[in-house]
Amino acid sequence: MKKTILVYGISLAALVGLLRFVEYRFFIHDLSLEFYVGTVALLFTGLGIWAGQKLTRRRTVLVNPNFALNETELRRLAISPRELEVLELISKGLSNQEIADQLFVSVNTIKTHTSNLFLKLDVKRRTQAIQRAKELQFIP
Amino acid sequence: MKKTILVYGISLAALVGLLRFVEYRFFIHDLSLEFYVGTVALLFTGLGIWAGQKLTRRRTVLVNPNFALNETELRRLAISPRELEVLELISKGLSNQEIADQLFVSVNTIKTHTSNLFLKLDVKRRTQAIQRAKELQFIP
DNA sequence: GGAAAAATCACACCTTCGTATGAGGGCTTC
DNA sequence: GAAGCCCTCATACGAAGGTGTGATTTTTCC
Repeated sequence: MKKTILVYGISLAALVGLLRFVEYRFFIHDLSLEFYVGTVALLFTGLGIWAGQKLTRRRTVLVNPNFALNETELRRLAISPRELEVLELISKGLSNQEIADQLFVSVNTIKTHTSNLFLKLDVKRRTQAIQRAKELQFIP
Repeated sequence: MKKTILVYGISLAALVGLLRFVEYRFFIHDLSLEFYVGTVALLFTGLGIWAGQKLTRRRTVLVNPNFALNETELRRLAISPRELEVLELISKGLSNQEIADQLFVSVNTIKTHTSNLFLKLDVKRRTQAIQRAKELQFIP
């Protein structure tokens, strides 16, 4: 988190610097204010997406009125929030690669999560994991 | 089915013949009636298992009071009984090999079924197939 | 601020899954 | 009895999944 904020600050400074540089170096004073503002907006939108991604990462499980998560069992099996998240995506039929893309991590990471998950759920395959997770009310 | 009945009949005749042969050839008249009856029972149990296997292969889907199979959709997608059977086993978390063992066919056959199934369900993976099958009420 | 837990990633290796293609036998239906 | 569907099986190949090991970074919590 500290690193995230640091990177954000540095990027911010760097972008501002770059804009100033471009502005002076290539004599684009005559470019319209709209263009300038647009560019800034665009760049900071990207930066914002990245930072928001990092900072607001879902810590709580999604709420569903018709589904009560069995947290007792979840704790008993020592399943971490991230693992539960991966489990949900597995149950939605996503591949490891797709899960990795969605969570912005590498496939290897997902494989680690699934592997640990299978150990904790005492299963051998993702299809079994889905079954088991439903039984245990980890997923709707 | 005709073939099954034929094989059953032939086997039946063959076994009776074999028993008579053994009975006379090796002078085992003195073996107890219990032994004789036991042997017959054993052999015909095996034959019965085989025939029953062949003849009573589930053509109808299992009945579950809390689950109504969506047969309309099933027909619309032209999913065959065998495919549905495989689909159910997939949803139970079984591997292709395990399904093959359970249905007494080869893995290749199961692969063919699953492949056709995925086409009809318009999915790419078995986990997706499970999701889709639940949506369509093909499985509980 | 240090220990513990959680999350991240890599890489090699093996297994299982899925696709493509072709083929043969059994049953139904016209 | 030919056409068509279903079920069966094979083989080969590429894609995805799963295991084992080890390591670093982040986050949490006392």
